[in-house]
Amino acid sequence: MIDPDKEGYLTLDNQLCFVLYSTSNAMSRSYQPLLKALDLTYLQYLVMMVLWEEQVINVKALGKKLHLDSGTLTPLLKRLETKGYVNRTRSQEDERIRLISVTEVGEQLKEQAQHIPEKMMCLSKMEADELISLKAACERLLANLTD
Amino acid sequence: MIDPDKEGYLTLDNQLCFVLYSTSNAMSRSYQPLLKALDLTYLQYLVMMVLWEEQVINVKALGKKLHLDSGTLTPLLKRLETKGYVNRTRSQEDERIRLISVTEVGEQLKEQAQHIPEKMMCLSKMEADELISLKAACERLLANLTD
DNA sequence: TGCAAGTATATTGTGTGCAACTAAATTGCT
DNA sequence: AGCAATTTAGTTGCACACAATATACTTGCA
Repeated sequence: MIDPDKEGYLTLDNQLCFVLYSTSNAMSRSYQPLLKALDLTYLQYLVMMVLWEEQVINVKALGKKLHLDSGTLTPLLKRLETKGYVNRTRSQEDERIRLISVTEVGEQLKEQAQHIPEKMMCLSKMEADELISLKAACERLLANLTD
Repeated sequence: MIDPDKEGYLTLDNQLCFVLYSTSNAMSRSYQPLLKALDLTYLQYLVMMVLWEEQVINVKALGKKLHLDSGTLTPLLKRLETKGYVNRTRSQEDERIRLISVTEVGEQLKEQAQHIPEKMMCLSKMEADELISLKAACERLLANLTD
């Protein structure tokens, strides 16, 4: 990680990227059982969290928040629509814009999701301050990679 | 992040999981252009890194190192075989075991990959010690989530 | 020795990610 | 007003992730 010329620099265990990738996958796997009762995948849960905050949002703004594009979001939103958690309507002023809104049923899911963050913090077995500093470091890295 | 009863606790921006997920995706996207010349995807690059270290490994051991299962690895390894980067043979002693070894061509890729970690560190725009502590925090979290 | 239990990999099906492309509506400029 | 450039979503194709299942081989034990 420090010296590019060092022997073994190009080694799996030396790569931050790999640890980040594995941890993110592990996190998603850990969420899966908690989300089963809500019939949501991990990404669908992230989308619902945005909708619980915003009520109505278009695909572009949603993609910007989640760092994802329409190729990922369009089919996902159709699946959420099929489940009855969201509505997909078009803006009256601009027909290009697809407005995503949360349904009554989708809104009710929020109640059931209320204790998920707590449970995950528990599963992480880490102190709050350590999680916060990890989050801050990731945010800095993310910002640097995406500008 | 701290107080489960706090208003807005169940909010996208409060979730470590989301930042981790976005950062991991962003990292993968950042690698893609660097890996284009090697005709490798990000995950294929991780697999090749293991093979540059090990020369020969079976699918189970590879999966353990990468925290992935055969459902992900088998098709990926077939693609690497098609590219001519690895061989997929069976163990003589135990016919169930698939032995993956790196080819001459695959070995040569290592030369071209030599400067990728350096370039990524540069893209991250972060100090080495900060990257190291981020890596350590992720490792702790990963270990906690996977035992 | 024979066969149940266990192990290693492969297959199938669903759901992401993302690049490249298409379609349709809007905006801006002359 | 008219049309090119832009914007917003959607589509397509490929490569992951991963749960569930299938297949083939090996081991252990009665």
